[in-house]
Amino acid sequence: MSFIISLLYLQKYFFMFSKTCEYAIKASIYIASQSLENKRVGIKEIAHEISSPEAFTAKILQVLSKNHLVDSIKGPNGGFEIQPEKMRSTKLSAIVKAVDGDNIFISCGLGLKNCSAKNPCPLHNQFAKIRNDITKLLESTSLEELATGLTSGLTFLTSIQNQA
Amino acid sequence: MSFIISLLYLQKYFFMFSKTCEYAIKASIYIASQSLENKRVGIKEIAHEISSPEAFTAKILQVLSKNHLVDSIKGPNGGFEIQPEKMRSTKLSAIVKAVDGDNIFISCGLGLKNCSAKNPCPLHNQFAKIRNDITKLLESTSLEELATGLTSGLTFLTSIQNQA
DNA sequence: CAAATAAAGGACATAAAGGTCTTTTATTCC
DNA sequence: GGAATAAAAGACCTTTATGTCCTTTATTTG
Repeated sequence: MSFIISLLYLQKYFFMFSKTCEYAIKASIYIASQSLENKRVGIKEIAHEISSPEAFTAKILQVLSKNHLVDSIKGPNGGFEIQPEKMRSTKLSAIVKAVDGDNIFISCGLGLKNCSAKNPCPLHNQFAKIRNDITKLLESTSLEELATGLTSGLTFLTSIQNQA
Repeated sequence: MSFIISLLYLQKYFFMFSKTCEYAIKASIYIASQSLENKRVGIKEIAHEISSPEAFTAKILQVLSKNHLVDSIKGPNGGFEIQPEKMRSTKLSAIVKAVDGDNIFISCGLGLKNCSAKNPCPLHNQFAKIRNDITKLLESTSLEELATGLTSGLTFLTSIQNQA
């Protein structure tokens, strides 16, 4: 039964980004919003604020730090921060690429290796537009605008029922 | 090393649909295109034509069959087929829902449970439009038009390098 | 009706994503 | 310089997705 059950009832739960990427985006936005108020934040606080597993979030932040998308400071009063210039220049696309790669920007909806205008899959034309819209969105949205939305209380990083 | 390698280099390889869903869509299109020429097709042929693992494809076809998206016939000269009326009325959305569920139609880009206009995540407004476009596309595209595109040689189900 | 055929069903195996725990390294502050 | 702090690193573990294999059931045809 197990397989049939899984195939029939336990359908995929992701939409566009991996969990890793969701956490990466949320963590970045939270760090940026706190940096706007000149506050450096630690992993514990970040994980709590974005409702993510702490150790896993730490791993993801290591990757973001290696990619120079966040700054990390060790020791007492250490933590993570993002300089204002950096959050202005960092687009969502950079975070997505760092953790999910560039599949979302280039790959075929049906998984063909060489899908192109010359050798199109049945969904090629329809999906070209959507992928293009997604790319434009990710490349034009800055971390700064997402952070200010959060700071001003217009947007949220947790669901209502997830809040304490 | 193993985890770091995976997090840094082995980034996610899906785009929009699960592999299961990709195979389901491709198999449905192939079966429909053959049905247009009054040919019933077996699993072996389907898997070969869409470059998918045979046993796995069989499992997926069981689900499609249970959902009445394809007709299956056992025994000699058996196989899979789709009636013309059915391929006209079947939209891509039905196939996607059967195997991937309705996450793609409803879920939040950042994975929030209660993301809405009243309690929006930082990407809510930007993604609402994209999700809407995807939904419209999937709900308006029929299996028939995808099948005729394939039959007429305008589209392909395999990459060039995957072809024999 | 027996043999052959082809899908359905179910148990199992492998790979990838998601997640945890412990130790190490860098920094600060007394 | 030693204790405390906090991120980095690395070895694990768990769950989900992907995939295989073998047996059973339904159907056809000689």
